[in-house]
Amino acid sequence: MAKADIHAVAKAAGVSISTVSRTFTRPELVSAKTRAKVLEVADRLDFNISRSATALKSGQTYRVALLMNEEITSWFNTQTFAGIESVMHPAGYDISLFQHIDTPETRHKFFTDLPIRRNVDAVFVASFAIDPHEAEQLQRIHVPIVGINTPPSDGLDATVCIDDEKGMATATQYLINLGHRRIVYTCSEAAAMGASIDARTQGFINACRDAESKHDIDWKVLPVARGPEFADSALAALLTLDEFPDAICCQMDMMAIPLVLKLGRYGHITPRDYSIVGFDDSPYADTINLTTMRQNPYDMGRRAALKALKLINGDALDTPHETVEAQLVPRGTAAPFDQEVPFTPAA
Amino acid sequence: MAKADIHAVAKAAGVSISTVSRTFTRPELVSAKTRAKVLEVADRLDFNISRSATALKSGQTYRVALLMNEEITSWFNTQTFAGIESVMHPAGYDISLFQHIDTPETRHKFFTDLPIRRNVDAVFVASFAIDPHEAEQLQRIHVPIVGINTPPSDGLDATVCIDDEKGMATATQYLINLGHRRIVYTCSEAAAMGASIDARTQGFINACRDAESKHDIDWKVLPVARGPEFADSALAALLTLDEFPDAICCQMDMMAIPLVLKLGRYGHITPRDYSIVGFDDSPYADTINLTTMRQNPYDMGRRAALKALKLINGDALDTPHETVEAQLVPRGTAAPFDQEVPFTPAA
DNA sequence: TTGAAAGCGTTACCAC
DNA sequence: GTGGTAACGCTTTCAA
Repeated sequence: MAKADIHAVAKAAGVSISTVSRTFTRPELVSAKTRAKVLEVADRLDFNISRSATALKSGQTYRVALLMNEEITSWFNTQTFAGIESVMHPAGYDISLFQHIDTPETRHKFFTDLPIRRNVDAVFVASFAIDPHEAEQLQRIHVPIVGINTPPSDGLDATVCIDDEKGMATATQYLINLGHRRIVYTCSEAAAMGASIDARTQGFINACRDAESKHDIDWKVLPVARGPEFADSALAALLTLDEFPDAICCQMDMMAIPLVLKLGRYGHITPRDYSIVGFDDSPYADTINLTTMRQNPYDMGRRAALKALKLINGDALDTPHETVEAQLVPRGTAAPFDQEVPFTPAA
Repeated sequence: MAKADIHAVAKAAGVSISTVSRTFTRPELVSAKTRAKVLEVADRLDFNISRSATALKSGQTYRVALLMNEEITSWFNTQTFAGIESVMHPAGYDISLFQHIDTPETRHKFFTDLPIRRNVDAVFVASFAIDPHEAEQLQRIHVPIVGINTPPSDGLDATVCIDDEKGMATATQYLINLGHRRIVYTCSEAAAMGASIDARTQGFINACRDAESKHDIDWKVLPVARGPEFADSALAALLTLDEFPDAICCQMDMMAIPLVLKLGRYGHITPRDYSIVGFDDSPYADTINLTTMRQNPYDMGRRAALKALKLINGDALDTPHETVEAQLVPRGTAAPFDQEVPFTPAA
């Protein structure tokens, strides 16, 4: 049985192709009887409207691009993807994924060489900076660009961002309020392209500087090389400090969780010996009872997608740029700290 | 600047649309000089070949469907997706994702109602059984179906499956060889649709039965309700047994990891007090030093995608059905067990 | 309520 | 090496 096209269905149902088309796209314009007949025939012939033809005719592609740094397999990227998908799929759009757009070269390649221009209805950019000139290329051909956790940057039609800087400042403030004074911030070295996550470092620094007017804070930023071993690198860096800190601020849970688990093997037990807070509230954070800053990339993906849909539809946005805040989730790895009373020899 | 189509480019470059088309699809047929001219104009006009038109003309859709049970956010599904993507994206295909195809209803909806028939070039089915009749619907219109970790079932053009049953039997055998005799298998209740993962239970049972001829094995299957709380349910079930087991076999790492972490809080320390093995080698398994069975869904996705590409291309497969085996990864949570010597009062 | 026909932007065959 | 032209399968005005 060869594939049936709209003509075959029309013929078999004794109607014109116009009627077949309407039966699927605007059924209310077709009489109930005709509609039933057409549907019955279509079902029998395994017929369905061709999306390619519809797309060509309509000028839309029913496809959006999602650009991300690194792999989709990271927690943040997966959640973001799933959030976008949850809105775009029901709306009839597929997501064309472009991973590892994390160097100026790959990014440039995307914006110029790849057959994207005119071939997606919108572009999502997750977690990295974009060049205003590149944004302009898309705008010239009326392709909306929406950013998710993008650094402040020109040329995006809409953005949904978490306030990384403020979030990390909150986490740091929390540790200071608990009485911690010797605090280390562990993080991966900053990415080449201004990933939004690097703003967290500044949040930590700000909070420490602010507190210095009131307390004697001993703080330190401990960057380690990016890569699969970053948690072990941080572990090593911590264990080779002159003095082990009484609190650790982690750039992300994926750093904090291994640290909690492995520091225990070296005799550093949280919250008994030190406090630690993460950032993300990603898988297993609750299992190990990690105090952390929660963000919800799934929801950010949803919001971004809703904006994209409006933009595709030509509607204006009431709030093109949204900022959401990370929430402190107090759990068991951060506890009040009794400041050591320096030993005073008998007077 | 209005969107330029192929005619605009042809005109501006002083050539015919045929030449413009060839410049992009078969550049070797166009003289270097003409080609350069066309490309220059195309770039200036932001022109690119329309995928929709190409798709319509070619009869292909450059789109494949991926059906999965549950959410893409699970480790297995994300890895599978990423593996398929790593092959299909460079080949010019987008993935249209259908999640939660895990009840007969949603599955039926997919195969009949949704505008899929004739709108994808191939279908991937991950981790659940499919009805031969439904498979036949696709085959009738020449859409290849490729299964990943699908239970043995008719009608799939190709499959890449892990041997779940054998894998879990291996894990169980390992525990028995270590000297464990009181073994519990923790798992989620079987899915309605015959998820491939349920075969693992049988592997456990087989290994125990086999060993009974040689040893006095006290084994038990402990199913708990599916859902987000399944790990805690398993924990509760374990803690309320008459006697705590000396070994635990887990259906998956996502069950094993919380168990290792939380059982410790109740005084059951591995490997001191009991052994435990997981299945998957998913994130943090290495961090907590979990002995587990490794599978590689990313690679299975890749293999499945390679097969799909061949099938789309009309080529026959040398090995349509592949089975891979899970590898035992011995780490720190399973250790030799000294069988308790029953206490004998002084004679 | 239905049908006829134009056209969406390509590709590929056939001339030249 | 290049150009003209007929499809590909649909949507949508316009008429009936």
